[in-house]
Amino acid sequence: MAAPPATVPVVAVVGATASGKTGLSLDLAERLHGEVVNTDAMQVYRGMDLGTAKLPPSQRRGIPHHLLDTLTVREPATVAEFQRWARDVIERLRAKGATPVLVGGSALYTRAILDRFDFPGTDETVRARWERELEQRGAPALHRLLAERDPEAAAQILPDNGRRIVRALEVGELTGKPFGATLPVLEYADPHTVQIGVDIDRETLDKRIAARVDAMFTSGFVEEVRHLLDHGLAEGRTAPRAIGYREVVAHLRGELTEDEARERTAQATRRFARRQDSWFRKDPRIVWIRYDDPDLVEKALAAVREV
RNA sequence: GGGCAGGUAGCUCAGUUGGUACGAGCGUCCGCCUGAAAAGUGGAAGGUCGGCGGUUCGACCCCGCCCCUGCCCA
Repeated sequence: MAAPPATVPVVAVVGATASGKTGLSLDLAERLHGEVVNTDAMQVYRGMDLGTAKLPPSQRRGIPHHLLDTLTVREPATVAEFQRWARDVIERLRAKGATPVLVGGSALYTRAILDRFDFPGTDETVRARWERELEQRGAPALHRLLAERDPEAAAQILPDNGRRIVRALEVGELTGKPFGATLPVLEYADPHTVQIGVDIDRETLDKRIAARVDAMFTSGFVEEVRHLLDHGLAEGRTAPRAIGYREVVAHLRGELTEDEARERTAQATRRFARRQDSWFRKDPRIVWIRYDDPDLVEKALAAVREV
């Protein structure tokens, strides 16, 4: 009988954008004989490099990186699909004895991969119909309808949140069951899982974000966006919503100056970082280590050994 | 030196014939979140209304002086 796959842990590095996750993930992968698995919702897009702070191949220290550049900007990204890809990669890596080191700031993606987390399915036609309804009747009207069909979901979802209302109605129609509209409990799909959180104070983080955004713009970010527009960025559903990209697209359309685009990008990134932080802080399983802790890597390795 | 405009929430600005600031957007803070999640969404905190003095029962709103900012004239 083969050794149980549980002997190879699943390691995830989480935290706010620009906190230093990437560096830690490389160190951990090296020390654990592992490979990196991206869990960032936007780094899956081919060509979205500077704006997503994607690590260039030359800086990957020869460590294989998975789930980068899997989609073109025209294609929609979805959590459920990503969950399948990631779990598949993780399984393959563990089967060959390599430690999967997940890195990324997309909290929902990370949870969908690590936790017991099932998605009830989707249907393009049904979804499109509800989205039309939303547009024509408005969110509060649909919320009243949801209240009749699925009172529990309606109680969880605020009347102005059209997106969630549509999804709840879609799921109800598809499954005939209540949607619930609450997140599953925090429970790892595999107990040999550890999450390392890179802890950083807001003031420092904001400075790093400003520096990163400035660097993005001086190294050709606007050109990257211009090029992606030629490849259908504007027609995509998810890619054009990425922070930075939407601002630069507005700039290229003449709606913003480049300075405004840069300032708004930094602003949106800060806000995003705050949202990430509130997601991750709620997960008591995460082992937090200061970004500037001289023993960051050793402490992270110690946490890995404990699982 | 003179004239004009303006100084109201962290920022940009509304607003009241004198009666407790109705503020708004953005930001900040806190929260929600199951197939768009770098998305979507709710709430809260924040103001000696430039300073001093005067008029008035009562001034952020009227009067005087002063300070600051911008523009114009000299």
